[in-house]
Amino acid sequence: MLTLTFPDGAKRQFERGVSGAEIAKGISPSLLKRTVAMALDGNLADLSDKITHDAKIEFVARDDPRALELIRHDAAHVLAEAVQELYPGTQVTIGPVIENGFYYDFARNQPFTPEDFPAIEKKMREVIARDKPFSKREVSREDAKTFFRNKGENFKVELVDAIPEGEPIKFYDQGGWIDLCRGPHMTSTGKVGDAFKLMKVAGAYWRGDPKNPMLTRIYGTAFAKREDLEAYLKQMEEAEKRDHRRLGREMDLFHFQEEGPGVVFWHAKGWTLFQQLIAYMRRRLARDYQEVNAPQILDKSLWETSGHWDWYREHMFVTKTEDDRVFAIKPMNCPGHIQIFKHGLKSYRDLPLRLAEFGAVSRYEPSGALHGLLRVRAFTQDDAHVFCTEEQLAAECLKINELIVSVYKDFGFEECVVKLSTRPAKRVGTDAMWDHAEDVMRRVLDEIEAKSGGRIKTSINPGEGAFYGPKFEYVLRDAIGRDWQCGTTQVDFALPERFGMFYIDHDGQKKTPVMVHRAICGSMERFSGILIEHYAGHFPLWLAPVQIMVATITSEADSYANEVLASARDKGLRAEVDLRNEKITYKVRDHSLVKLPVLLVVGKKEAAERTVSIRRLGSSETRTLPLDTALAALVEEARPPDLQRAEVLEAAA
RNA sequence: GCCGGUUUAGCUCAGCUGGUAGAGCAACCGCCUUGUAAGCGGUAGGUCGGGGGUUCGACUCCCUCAACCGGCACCA
Repeated sequence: MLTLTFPDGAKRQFERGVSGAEIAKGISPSLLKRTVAMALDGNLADLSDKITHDAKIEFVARDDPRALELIRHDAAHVLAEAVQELYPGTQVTIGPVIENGFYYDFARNQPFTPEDFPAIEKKMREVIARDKPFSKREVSREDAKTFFRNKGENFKVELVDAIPEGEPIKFYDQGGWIDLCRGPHMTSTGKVGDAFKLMKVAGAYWRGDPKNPMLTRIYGTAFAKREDLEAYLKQMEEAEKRDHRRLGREMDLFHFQEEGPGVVFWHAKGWTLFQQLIAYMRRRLARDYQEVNAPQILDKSLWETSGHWDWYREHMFVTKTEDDRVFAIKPMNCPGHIQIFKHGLKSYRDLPLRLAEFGAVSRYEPSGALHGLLRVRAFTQDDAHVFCTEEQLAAECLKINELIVSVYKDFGFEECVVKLSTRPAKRVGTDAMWDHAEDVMRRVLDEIEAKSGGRIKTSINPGEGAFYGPKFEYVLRDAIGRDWQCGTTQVDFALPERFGMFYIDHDGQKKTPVMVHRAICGSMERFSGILIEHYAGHFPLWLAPVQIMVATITSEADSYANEVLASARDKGLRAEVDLRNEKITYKVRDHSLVKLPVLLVVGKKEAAERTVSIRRLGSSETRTLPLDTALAALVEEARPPDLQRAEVLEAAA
């Protein structure tokens, strides 16, 4: 006998080996009918599973949020069956649930195209209408392999081989179509419902390895209800509207062109945004960092010393001069900063030495990786290197952390995750060094989380560290919930050694400093792109390339409009004037479309009264204020967040 | 880099099975002096991504290169 605890707390005894379906049926046929799976101690399981030990049992209905992954997983199986029915000879491989949907990878000589979708979706509906039960059986490794081998499913044979010894090998049968799967599944294919859609096709390497064959992947999504699917598709459209590449063009911020793949042509407006970012970062660094600038092009020998020549060369732009010297355009700033450190003798009194640079680096990224501002081949890092002693390391990491988190907050990124990546298999340095560094960083990580008041979550990525040292990665979450890894703090054991760096310690001995690489925004280009999408182009005033547009209603107000313009500019505001011979409705629409934050509308009345009619982006409200009052408020609002803080402090002092 | 798709006017996009291109918006020129998301009329604008081939003839078919898009892989 075994005891099961129901969600209402009731405990009941059952024969060992009773199935979830039997229990549900015993309670009521309607419960059985609406139940698609069960959860034992919170873990989803097939309803037909035999229960062998005491547990908390819940019956999961189709509209239970936990059923969503089952719906998607079942949809993947249905997709596979449909594809094999339509395209005999297609091999099936894997079909997992992913965020927002599922996919299935197929091996087929001719890849699928979206044009195949209607036929496949139709067939899927047929499979779903058949409503065949999912039934599971355990098979032996040999039987499983024979089964798939006979069907010509070579990839499945490989998958069976990959299942660790001792783990059960399970077949799920859905009306004669059988797939290898660890489950669980719902009770029948009919439970998938009709709120599904195939989304896109893609190539994907078998097991993610470029040496393996390329499979053809079909992505799809599925929801419990049609409304959910529609809401999801709507949300996709919304995300598309904030695509920084689209906004970049619409708002005249930047462009790319064929002759410069992966390099940005910043237009005046985009460059203004970029410069505001840099200026902000400079102010944030002023207290603790020395800003430097290392050369763009350096002799090959330096890159040999740093090790880049061995492990990074394929990503470097290399150039040979007339006299046969080989130079590389810097892909990173560290070797340059090390030269600056090494120039002249350093004492322990100089440490920690923090060298910052808005360094333009160039990396030959694979063509397929390029993506607007988010992945480019030449970009500006808000880079810095901290040279310190072993004892200073923890404090430096914490100091960097504070800066990073506070910067993110100024851009409205409230949530942030810090991940500690620990030693990878391939690495330099002794185990003792790693033990020590990881130990320090773990303590720092704990402290970060403890001090954040719940704002910062932390986690550990085992084995994901750089080969030269462990690192923190800062992941921020944008306005529509997407995560972006931007900041990083990396401890480096390798470079100080390789370059023979040292400082003179108290005792007059030479010591090797600890080196920390850190970036906050990471790539300023990429960060700009993230900001564009985060704000959907609707920048806060301090970042907006053009803050104010003075727009006239009639040409009779032209000279007053010019006065308004001059006055705004005198006060340091970025303002333009629109004297075009157009209706005010036209001008309003025009400037709204390019996300201009503040419209100051002036007509005969305003000119006579020396006022402005203010209309803000995103609202159709208008307010008429005296010119000076309006400008004073805008000046205040346009002050960057760090300067606003400084003013508050000053006022308090 | 790999798989698939795309590339036509500044932008968004038409152009059936081969007979040398069209719309809307923008631009420019007029008219209108305008009250908070598109006033009216006119004009101009394209080596149809580059190169090669097939053909009497190519935006259309084939090859090739490039860029871009979606994934994969990569992302110190």
